[in-house]
Amino acid sequence: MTHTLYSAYAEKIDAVLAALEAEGALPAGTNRANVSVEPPRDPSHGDLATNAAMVLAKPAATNPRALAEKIVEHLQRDPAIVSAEVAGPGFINLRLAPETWTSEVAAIADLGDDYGKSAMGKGTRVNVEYVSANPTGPMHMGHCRGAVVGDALASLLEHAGHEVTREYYVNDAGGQVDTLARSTHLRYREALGEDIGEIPEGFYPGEYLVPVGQAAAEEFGDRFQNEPEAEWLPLFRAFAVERMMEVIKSDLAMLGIKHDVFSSEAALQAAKKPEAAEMWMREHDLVYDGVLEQPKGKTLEDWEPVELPLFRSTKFGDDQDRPIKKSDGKWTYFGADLAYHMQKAENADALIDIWGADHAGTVKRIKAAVAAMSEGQSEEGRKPIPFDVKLVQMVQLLRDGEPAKMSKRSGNFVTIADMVEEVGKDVVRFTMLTRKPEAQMDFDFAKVVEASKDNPVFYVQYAHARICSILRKAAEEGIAPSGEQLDLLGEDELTLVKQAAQFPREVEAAARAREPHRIAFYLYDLAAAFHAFWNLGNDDSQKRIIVAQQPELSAARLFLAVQIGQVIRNGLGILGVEAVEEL
RNA sequence: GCGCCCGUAGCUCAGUCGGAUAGAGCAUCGGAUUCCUAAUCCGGAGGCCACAGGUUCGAAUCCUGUCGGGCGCACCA
Repeated sequence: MTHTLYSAYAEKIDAVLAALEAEGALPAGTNRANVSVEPPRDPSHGDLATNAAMVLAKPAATNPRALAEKIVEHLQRDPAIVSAEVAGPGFINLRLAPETWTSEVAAIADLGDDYGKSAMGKGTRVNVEYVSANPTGPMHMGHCRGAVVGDALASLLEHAGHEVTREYYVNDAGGQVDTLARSTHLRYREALGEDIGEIPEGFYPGEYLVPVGQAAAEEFGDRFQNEPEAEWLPLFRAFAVERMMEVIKSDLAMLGIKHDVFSSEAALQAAKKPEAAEMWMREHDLVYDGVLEQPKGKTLEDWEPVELPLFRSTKFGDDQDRPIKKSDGKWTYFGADLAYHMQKAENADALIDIWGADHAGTVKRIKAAVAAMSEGQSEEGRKPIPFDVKLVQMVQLLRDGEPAKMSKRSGNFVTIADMVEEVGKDVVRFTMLTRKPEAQMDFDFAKVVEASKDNPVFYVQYAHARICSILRKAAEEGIAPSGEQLDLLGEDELTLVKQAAQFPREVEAAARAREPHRIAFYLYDLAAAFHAFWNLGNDDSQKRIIVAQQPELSAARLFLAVQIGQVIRNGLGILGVEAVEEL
């Protein structure tokens, strides 16, 4: 059952509008889709505001304020609405009875960890694919943002009532894994005592392959030391990929990320999925044999026209049709990816990919492919698959203001492991989640380490720690939180409750927009409201949470504090950040 | 040349399917602690929301164009 106080009032207002239609004050069948019910930005305006009169004045052939008066007249009959006033150009501001808010506190207590969960998603299955870093080395900071955003989005969608699969696509079939295998073989020879000198061009130079070479030496002895490449390449490829995936999984674990499914591109190809996809596409005239034009704006010396199997992505707004196979007969990345998305669609009602902005150029073609597939399949009686690609913009990595390289080729990069060890998982996650993902961000390693003490994550965690602290203190004094007399709570407390009561609404809005960063900002605001409430006690000891002479009031305030802590914990849970008990 | 993303306070960023006087943090200036954690709070100063048009009761938000920054534009991955 979806619990949001705001949706309950949206229904009440809708009922009033329906009544006005029945009375003839509004024309029958008026479109009410644009009517909003939300808390006003300025709390002094009231608890709730609706724009109904302004939106509907035109169809009602009247002016907004006159219509507003009629709506207000109806709303005032509701005992839970203390006041309803027309303001400004025709807003209607409502104030709700204190009991509405105190019962919300009780609702938080009843629902506990479930407060904020929603049935909005109706249990539909969403597949979220994120990270999917190539298995050729440890994870670096370039992967971090997509990893954290994807993971938080997955939790957010779960809270909003979806059944979520967290998936990682392992690109273990392209040329880059051959390079990995060769680089590993080099380190293997090194481990067997050869002097390999400088790592030559075209090999991965990173130190992280040294232990992989040693492991290979233990595994294979000197069997492949002087053998031709054909003898060992597939074996070393599988061996190295498996080790790299262990490294990546352990890096992800440091960030608190765990995927449900790892899909291998090599396995996909071995199962002939791309062939099946191609056949289906050809049957539907979506793939044909053709020749690409020379790319514009770029001169390629060795360009020559070749006939390749092309997907008709121009039919879906792409600049150019895209090859699914290379001239050597192997699948392109896109060809395999297309089959991969068909596979994912078999077990999901919606697909979401989280990609780095450097792949923005390929969004159109994959969206085109999924749209084509979806369209074709819905003609065959299957449900179309909504598909969304969320682009996470680049993180510009700086070291003391200077751009830092982060390529695996050079081996010089800031790894996620380094970062987490330095500042902690919570700082890394919160930093990545306190900005919208489609804006670029700078990430200065030195600055973040230095400024980690000022990180907003501690502000939120401190609020939670304070709540835990006050409970310890109360226990010492023999006062237990109690929801028995919440009517003792006054204006100051209700201000805090109103902030907390936004949480379920915020979860739904964030999930609908697929923007987990909204939860981070919401928690910051809630923490601010709590800190402000706490500090009232510094000016006036009667406003402290524990007031020795007033045990009932103290018990009610403690109960409130516990519920605020609950909401903070639930929110941090979505973001994958710890709610600490002490700071 | 083309495509995608961004442009809001000195800096880093929020801004609810378009809503009332555009908000935080940092930095800066001034205050608050004999007492529940001062990693906190309260206040001051700081804005042509890049620019120009358009859409409408209403635009930081939507549309068009210009300028500026980033990313991409192989049969790579």
